[in-house]
Amino acid sequence: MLPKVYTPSKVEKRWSEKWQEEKLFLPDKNSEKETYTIVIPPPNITGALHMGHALNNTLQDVLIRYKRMTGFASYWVPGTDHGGIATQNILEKQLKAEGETREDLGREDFLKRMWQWYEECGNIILRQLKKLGCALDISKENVRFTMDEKRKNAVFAAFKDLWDKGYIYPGERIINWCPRCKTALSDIEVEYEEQNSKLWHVHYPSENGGKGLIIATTRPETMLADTAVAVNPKDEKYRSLLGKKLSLPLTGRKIPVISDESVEIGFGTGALKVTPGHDPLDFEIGERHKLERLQVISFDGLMINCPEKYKGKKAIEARKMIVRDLEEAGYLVKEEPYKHSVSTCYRCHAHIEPLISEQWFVKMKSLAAPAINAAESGEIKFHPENWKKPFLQWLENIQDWCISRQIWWGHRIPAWYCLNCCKGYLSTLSFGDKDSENRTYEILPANIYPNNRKELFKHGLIIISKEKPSSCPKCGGKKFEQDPDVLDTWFSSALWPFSVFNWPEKTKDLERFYPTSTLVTGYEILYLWVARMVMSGYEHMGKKPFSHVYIHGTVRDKKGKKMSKSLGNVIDPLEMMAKYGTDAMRFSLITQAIGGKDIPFSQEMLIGGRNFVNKIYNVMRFILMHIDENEKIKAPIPPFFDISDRWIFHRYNEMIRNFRNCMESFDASNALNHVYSFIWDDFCDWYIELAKPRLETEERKNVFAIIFKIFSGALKTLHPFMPYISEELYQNIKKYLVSPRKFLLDEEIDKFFPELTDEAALEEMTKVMDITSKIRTLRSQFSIPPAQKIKALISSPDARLRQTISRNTFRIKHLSRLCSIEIGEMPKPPESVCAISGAAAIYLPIKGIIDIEREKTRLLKELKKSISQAEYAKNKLNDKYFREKAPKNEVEKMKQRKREAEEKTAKLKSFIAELE
RNA sequence: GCCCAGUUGGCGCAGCGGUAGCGCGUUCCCUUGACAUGGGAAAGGUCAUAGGUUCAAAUCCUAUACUGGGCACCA
Repeated sequence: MLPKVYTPSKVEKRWSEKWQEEKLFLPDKNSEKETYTIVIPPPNITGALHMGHALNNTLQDVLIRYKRMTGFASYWVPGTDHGGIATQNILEKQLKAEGETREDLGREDFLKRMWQWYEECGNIILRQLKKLGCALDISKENVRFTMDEKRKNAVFAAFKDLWDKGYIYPGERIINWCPRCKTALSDIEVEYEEQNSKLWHVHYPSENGGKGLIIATTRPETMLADTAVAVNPKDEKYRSLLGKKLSLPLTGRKIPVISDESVEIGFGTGALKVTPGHDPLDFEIGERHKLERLQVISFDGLMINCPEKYKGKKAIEARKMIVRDLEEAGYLVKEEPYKHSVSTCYRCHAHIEPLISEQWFVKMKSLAAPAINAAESGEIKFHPENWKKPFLQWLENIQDWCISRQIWWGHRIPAWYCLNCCKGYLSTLSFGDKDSENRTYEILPANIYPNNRKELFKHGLIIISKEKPSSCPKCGGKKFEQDPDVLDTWFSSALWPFSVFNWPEKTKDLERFYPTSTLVTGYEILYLWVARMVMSGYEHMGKKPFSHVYIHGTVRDKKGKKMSKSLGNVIDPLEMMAKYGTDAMRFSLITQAIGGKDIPFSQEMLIGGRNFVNKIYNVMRFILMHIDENEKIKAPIPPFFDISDRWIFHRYNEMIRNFRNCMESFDASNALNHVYSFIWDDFCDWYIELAKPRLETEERKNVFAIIFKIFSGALKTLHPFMPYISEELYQNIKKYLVSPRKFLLDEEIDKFFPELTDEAALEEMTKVMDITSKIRTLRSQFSIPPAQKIKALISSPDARLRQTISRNTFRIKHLSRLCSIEIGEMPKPPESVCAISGAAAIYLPIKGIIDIEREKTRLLKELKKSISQAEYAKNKLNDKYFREKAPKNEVEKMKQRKREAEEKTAKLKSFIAELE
């Protein structure tokens, strides 16, 4: 005998192991079926599964299982991402705890450690996904990694391709520099935070001591690198100063007043200090006016090239000192509170420093064109669609992509420099590598400005090669140096939908599975990842990478805040799975993943899921409890004569239709709701209740046949959402099923069959259910204990209705716990309470215990409702516009409503009269 | 500044043209042999505000107000 309460952990372990052992999730190589493919958004190898992963992967699993069970050969491609900066940061933290830095270790040893980390921890997350029930084959041969050999090939091929086409180039410009991660970032890797700061107004006097002008700035520390002050040419206020020179406070350096259209008249003071070395807009102005670029903040975020007192100070400290010095020297005119957004690093949230440096870029404009077309034409569809517009807007305003990172963990840029050819362009500064025995000349690391890649590029001295070239094609030289930078981790991610199939090799899998079907992802990486996959898909494969983008929201805490360690509001999915069961967690995630909206998640929400699991488990227990182990069950054969049988098939069929429709329109949440209420409300609460007495009659065999048919069918629809409980129960009833498969996943979910639609059965059962509810309400209101069987009288002038009721006497009796029902056309007996169900009046004779006042109050309340309903319907029908313009069936409906409300009113009135 | 969502019972959300549903919570009754992680019942919402379209609006349109998000700007 099964225990009363289901314990998930054992069951989950058993099935997740079994599924893997049996290779259930690998695609059938010989299948003729249409493929359905999803490539996993590869989780970073940074550690443990979080709620976001749980949501993302649950949704993918739902789709994969659903498709597989509706006739597709589905394949979910697993893998992990090396996760550049994020992973390197973790290791650096570890080193720090050991009192070391990556520089201490040197590049080679540091990378060794990184790989060791990957070997040890790289697959933890996949094992956790296995626990989550994901239909992913996580065997070593099947799992991809963004830095394994095959993916390396893909990265090189893509790089080479873009290089040959002239899209990749080294360039020098202002980039986003994270002084903490010590690397450049692309524009979309920068986040913005609103911050209360100040706007300082500073007096810049003329060089001859004249009045000069006043500028406003939020970053006074950068004034040490000012090389001009710009005003709008149309600004009358400053016209006389144009071309004159100002004396920069604190240093006395002379800087010109220039005119530039980009300066907005009336913004701030209308005069803009120009700092080409530390501000993107100023950099552009500097370009236009050929201004000198000074750098006063280093790549470590410390002050350099400045008066001694500031040197080596952090920028933020230098700011305080400079403000104080300005004030003391009388240059500070005013200081006002100012709110502006500060850019921060998406990995560590340190302040981003805009700095000039030489980086590798990809020209994006022409790559974006096919992606724009794909979104516009609907070749790639978004679910929900409202992300299409932002997606397009981003692509339309696309900037060149900075792909070089000054970290060590990643795909090293496959650019080589022949030391002989490059002599003269290269400096001799070292960049901390220990693996440079034979090095004569070295490439400057990009974080030391300036360096010379752009010169080498101009002279055609950059060699693109996967391995170290054997000899220089120009001079035959043998000594080479590889570019020190690595590629943005998103560069390899962008190739994922085809690199997983070993592109550029022309594999069968690539042929068979590309383009993939659906990509499931959170909106936060729509540009960072999705847009780039679309672009690379068209560029390298000539085809879109996927047809649908299924976008979900972010899992937040119950107040809507982002989960973060610092806020202490993180909910650990593993803990939740252990506590409530995996199916319960999946249930609550899915039911809330609606229309791409964020999910306010809390533990309480898991209760509903857990209860549902328990409910299903128990109905199973009930079924098994009443069947003999050796009993043979045949397929149920229509036509069915019992109204509840006809009704449950009707409801089941409707559920199937709704379920399928929802799934096809990417509404997993609603699909699950339909399954949920079918199982709980229709099947358990009504059908099984009605089946109970029948199990002891000659109907027994038929009833079981139907129970197994319906229940196994429901388990199939449930399987994509809650794989464990459904599999477990399926295995338990397998022997009673007609043609069971080894695993539930191999079964086919039923189709919608129009011929099973049975409106008559629905109508009749609805009647039975309504009468039952009315009687239950009376019993509850008059505190008749459930154990007490009582008599009911049902009166109606409608002969057909009386017939219907009498056909269902035993059902109503059973459901309402009555000893007998008398049907006829009778007056309300004395000492009875009553209710109205449509055209029928229900009387429960109760001797001596009726509280007259209470009954009267109750009836008056009902009467009031009934009168207002009749009133409403009457008014509607009196409205000639309604009668003329509304569709006929609406008018009919209203007429019926009026009739029913009026009948009810009349009855209630008479009942009340009798009480007086 | 531009754009996009959201505003529905105590809480979280569905519904998106015919007078409101779900889950959790609350109150009452019930340990009847699948399930108290259960059953039955009840209370509780004029669907943000103001206009408009329509025979009919939570549902469509237009403003407004909050809330959240994306993009741009940020001297």
